[in-house]
Amino acid sequence: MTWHKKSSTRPRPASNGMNLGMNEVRVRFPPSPTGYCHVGTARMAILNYLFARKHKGTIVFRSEDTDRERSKGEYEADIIDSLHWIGLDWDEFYRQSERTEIYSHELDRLVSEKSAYISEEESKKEPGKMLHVVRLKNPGTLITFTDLIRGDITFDTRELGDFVIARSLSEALYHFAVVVDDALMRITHVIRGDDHISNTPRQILIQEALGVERPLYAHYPLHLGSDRAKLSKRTGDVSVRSYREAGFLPQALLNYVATLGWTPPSGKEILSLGEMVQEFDISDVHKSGAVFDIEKLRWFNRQYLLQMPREEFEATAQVELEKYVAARKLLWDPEIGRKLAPIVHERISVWSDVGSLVTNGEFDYFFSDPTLVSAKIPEKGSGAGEARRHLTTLHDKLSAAEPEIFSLPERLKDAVWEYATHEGRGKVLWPLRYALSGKERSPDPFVIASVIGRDAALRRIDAAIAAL
RNA sequence: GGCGCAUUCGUCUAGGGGCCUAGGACACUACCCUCUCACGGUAGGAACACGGGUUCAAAUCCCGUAUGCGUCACCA
Repeated sequence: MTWHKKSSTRPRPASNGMNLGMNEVRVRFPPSPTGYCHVGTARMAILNYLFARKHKGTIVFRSEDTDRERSKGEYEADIIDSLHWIGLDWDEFYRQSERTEIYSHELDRLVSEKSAYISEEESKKEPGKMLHVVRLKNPGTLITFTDLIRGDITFDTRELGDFVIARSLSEALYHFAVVVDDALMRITHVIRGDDHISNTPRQILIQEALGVERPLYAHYPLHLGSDRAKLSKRTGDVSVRSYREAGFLPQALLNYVATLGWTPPSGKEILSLGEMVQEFDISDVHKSGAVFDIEKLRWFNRQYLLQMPREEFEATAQVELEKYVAARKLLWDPEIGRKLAPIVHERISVWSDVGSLVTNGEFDYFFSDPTLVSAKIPEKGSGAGEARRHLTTLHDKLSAAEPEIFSLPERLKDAVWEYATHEGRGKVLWPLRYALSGKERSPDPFVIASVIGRDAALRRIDAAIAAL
């Protein structure tokens, strides 16, 4: 085992799977399908994934659907799909609803061994209805477990009393099902959010009653909403699918969520899944919760967008542009759309930004001639006469030049740059750019002209001259 | 309230007794590039929760206080 830092004072709990000797590392993804896959679910899966793959271990996906009323197949499918989308996979799959006989069998055993008992009580949910719940006989001991992230944690289990482990002999509750499954599936490391810390002594008590081995625990802090409270539907516990629909890249979401609360030893920010696996050490996971910052996610996403192969970017940009341009009732032109890719490239962080851009009318002039306000044609501090003179000259120069110069912004620039520099670039270029775009802010006129082509460019310059 | 966990720039963090005048990233601001916008480049503001110890020396070790969060189900 190698520490990448050394210290004699700070306790560094064993974090390396090798400590288990010959034992294979086995971890689990235990989502309960009571809602769509949210960022917290993804984080749970990522941390378990990194640890397992780092130690060449096995990952068990276990759908914890013991709550029949709240669990839905649709949610389970979404969780599986979302996790695959960000690049994760697993080796074994189980569904707790298909394992009820196993739990019943173990429940029977505990009752016959007298470490649990059946208690007839009135239902809390349905007053008047009598239930035969199963309660664990709590020996009331002090329990200390070692957490791979936070060190030793001690609880006095007397506070727990004889807690309920099953609603009836045939309906095991969460804690019981989890402990039975973890044992049967030979889970070696339980890596989960720290909202489970206080559940741990309860589960250890069940393990001891069952006579099974205790896995190693690692409780990482939950990430927080901007109010620093645990994420809920209210405070932005956003589903992975909503990020996907907003046009975030899976690698970006994966990278951001993984490094939210974990810093790799190299200090690198942009890492692939493979690099993260290599660098991962569970004890480097932070002990305090981090606030999820959408702005930083956007930055990560932009980095991945920038890395994307040109053809791939262009193809997706096409689809996005067409979608919004059509919605704006503008005439879609694939040729123009293709030329727009570089402009889109330097202006967006997320695909949905294309939507904002187009919807705000930022790109209208690429698809239809702008409506000009004559007072805005001349540069500020310059007059209509001067603007007309420059536009006329530019029109002459551009129409006289070879038509091919319209295929490249640089060539258009070459054609008029000397003139513009001599006359004052603002005085010449502002009217040109405004004539082409009808906007006070836009890409430079050479880029616009090369996108819309010779005919449209000359036509718009004429229109501006006429409007003056 | 009991129990548990945590606390470094607005946010994510580096830090493991002298290397800290506390480093980086996001965001922000200014400047440069530039007709405008965007991109890019450079610079800047911005933090060790508080109080006691220990030590020649504390962001770092100890104790206390405060604050925040979690959890106390016949949910998971």
